[in-house]
Amino acid sequence: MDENLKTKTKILDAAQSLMLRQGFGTTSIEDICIAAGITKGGFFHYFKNKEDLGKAVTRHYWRNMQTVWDDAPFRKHADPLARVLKFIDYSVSASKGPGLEQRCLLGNFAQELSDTHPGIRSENSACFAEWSEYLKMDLDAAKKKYLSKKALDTKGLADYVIATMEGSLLLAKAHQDKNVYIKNLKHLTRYVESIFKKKRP
Amino acid sequence: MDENLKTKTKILDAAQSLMLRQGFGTTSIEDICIAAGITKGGFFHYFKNKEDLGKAVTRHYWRNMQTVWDDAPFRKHADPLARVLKFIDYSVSASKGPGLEQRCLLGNFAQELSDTHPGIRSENSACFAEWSEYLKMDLDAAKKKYLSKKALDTKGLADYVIATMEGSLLLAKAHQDKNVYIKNLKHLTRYVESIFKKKRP
DNA sequence: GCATACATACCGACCGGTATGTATAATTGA
DNA sequence: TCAATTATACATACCGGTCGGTATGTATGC
Repeated sequence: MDENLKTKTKILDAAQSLMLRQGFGTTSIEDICIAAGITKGGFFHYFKNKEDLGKAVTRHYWRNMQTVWDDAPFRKHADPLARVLKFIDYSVSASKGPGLEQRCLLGNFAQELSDTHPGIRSENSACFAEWSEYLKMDLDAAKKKYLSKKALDTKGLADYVIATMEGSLLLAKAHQDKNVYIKNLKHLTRYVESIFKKKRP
Repeated sequence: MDENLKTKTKILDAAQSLMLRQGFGTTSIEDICIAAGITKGGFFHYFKNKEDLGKAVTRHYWRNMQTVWDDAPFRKHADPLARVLKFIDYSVSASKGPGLEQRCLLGNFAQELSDTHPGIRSENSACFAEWSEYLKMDLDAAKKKYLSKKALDTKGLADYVIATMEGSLLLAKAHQDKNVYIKNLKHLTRYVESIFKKKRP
């Protein structure tokens, strides 16, 4: 592992990776310590308990996604609608990889922990809200450009996009079939296009 | 509790109810036994281990949903497209109740257990497939009626409906806000309508 | 000499699963 | 027909392992 990484970051990376595969409850603190190359004493130096870690991992994961997306090619499009549609395309391409790309920690945690860990849930909710806001900015610009007069609840549409992506990941996971995800996102793309009544570039 | 119920059914009902709130991992066998009014000895007489229970609860839940849906008013519509759209409406109405109606055990288990419990995952996948088939039958009829010549992957559309509903439940859970679910399903309804190019009855 | 950043050792609670006991119902056989 | 046998349907008690968390020690840098 990278020796220059701060220990706390190593813990967060290890926890994120393990929890993406196994979920929160199934991942023990000891497993995380082993993966991060430290011991329990070190762990509890940085996190006061497992829930604390859960919140931090949620935030850590979300920050990672943001930086990845900000550097991704779909961000370079001048047209705001293209940025949204290419974002969906990008998620599909990423999902074709062999790794953990067809997972989302936010979705996992939302299902597993919302009822039992209120602190993690609210952190999770905040990240989802930021994601929604992220999409809404482009949707607002697209609305201004293509639908200047018409009414459109861009926040609601952003939430719909997120929910559909999460649900498609969930169903693909249940069926162990990435194609479910890919096909569903084609439907989603078609729907967003139909709202803006514009063929894709 | 109803004394006439078979013990096995009581266990399944108790497990379903508890797991709908807390998830699979967080629900202990002892909790289930207490809720069902038996002891561990009784439990292990009917289920050989917890994974066995998980599979049975999945099937039990899905059978419940089927019978509830078969008796629901949306089934009475003669028009197949109306049956699909009213099914979505029905899910929205049901979600407005105060109980556990805005949950889906299949979705919960898919997220929590797909990676760690292959047996439960495959049972879960089978139930999702039956749900998809359930929708597909009406979509096929609607396709025949309204789109006789055009191509439409009804299985894919059925999966999309399911995924969107599950994702919307997930997001609503994260935000603790039923309106997310309601608003999302309005989008879904509009999309299905747009495919069949027909205003709702 | 004092805070920071860890390591070591251990505790107590919980939980899945087993081993075993027992009351009752079903089956069998003379 | 009815005692003898057996299978069913549970209850009781307990074990072994895991895991979150704590208490404490120690090396290093400031």
